[in-house]
Amino acid sequence: MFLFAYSLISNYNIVMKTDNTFNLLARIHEKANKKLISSLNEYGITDLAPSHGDILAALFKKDCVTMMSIAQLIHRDKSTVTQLVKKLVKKNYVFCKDNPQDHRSSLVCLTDKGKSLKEIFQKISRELYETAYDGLTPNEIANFHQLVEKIHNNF
Amino acid sequence: MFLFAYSLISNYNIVMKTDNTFNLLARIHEKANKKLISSLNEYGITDLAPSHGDILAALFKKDCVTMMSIAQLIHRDKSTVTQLVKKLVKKNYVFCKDNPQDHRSSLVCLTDKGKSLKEIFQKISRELYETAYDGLTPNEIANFHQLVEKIHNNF
DNA sequence: AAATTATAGTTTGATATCAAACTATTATGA
DNA sequence: TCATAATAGTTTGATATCAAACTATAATTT
Repeated sequence: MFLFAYSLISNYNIVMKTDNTFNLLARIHEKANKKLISSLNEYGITDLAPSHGDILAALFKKDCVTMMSIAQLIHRDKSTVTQLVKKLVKKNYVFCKDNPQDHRSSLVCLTDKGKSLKEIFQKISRELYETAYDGLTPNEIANFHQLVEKIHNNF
Repeated sequence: MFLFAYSLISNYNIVMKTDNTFNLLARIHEKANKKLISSLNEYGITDLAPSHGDILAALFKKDCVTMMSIAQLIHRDKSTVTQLVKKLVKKNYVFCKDNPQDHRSSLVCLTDKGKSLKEIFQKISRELYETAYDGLTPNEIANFHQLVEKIHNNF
């Protein structure tokens, strides 16, 4: 799933003939995601969707966590995570082991193959931000971030 | 589809321990979409997804257009639009008529039921922006918009 | 201790989405 | 004019996603 569907929001705004900012946000998001997938493909990684990447990125930060934890970290539904992890296991990016503390759950851990993606992810992310922020001053970037935070906290 | 999947982008940034701005964008988008769907439900409209709303909003602006046109306006694939319009027809929000200028296509037009949604959409959109921009000065809003435009144009 | 409630993860069902392949129509080139 | 290429929309297939229902385990209450 790409990040921004061209949203209901955006077209509401077109109707209003007012602010189309959220429209642009949607576009940014979709373009960025496309760029990410495209970059991954260049590195020969063609079997991952954005949410798979989210899981891997979460595991880079903290390896061996429960599905529940992953679901919360990537803001996905439990059942979605089940399927996502299933594919990652199949592709040998992660494996699951028993959770001694709670037998209802297992711990999802990176394989060596999974771990080897970390640097690639970092490169791709850096490139993305370089693209996004090209031509923006550090002040503008900081300001953008602050505004995004404020808006985020309004919901 | 909700607007922002919690994206690959966001977690790349977590890995980098740097900017999580795109992470927040994703969150904003998802929250906004949830609010929109929730608002629609309050008005008794429970059978529309965001992309359906995008189509309706596009038709509010210009009624009776081709599927191709809709696909371009809402940034969706042709095959997606086929299915989306099919549902809107079934729910009697739109109808299709022959396009005398090109017999490969038909014109998608709003029904009266569809047209009656315009005010509701406007109200909902206004409420959304009021929420999003609560506590922001007009200057901040304008600034945000400019920055969003710059970033959008970088892709 | 036993009964009840809550929870982790899975399964099932429905849906939006894209890509590929296809068909009928249109546009272009020879 | 006829042949070829392009295009609008549809169908098919695959996938990510959420919600509801479910089961086994854990937590809480009786």
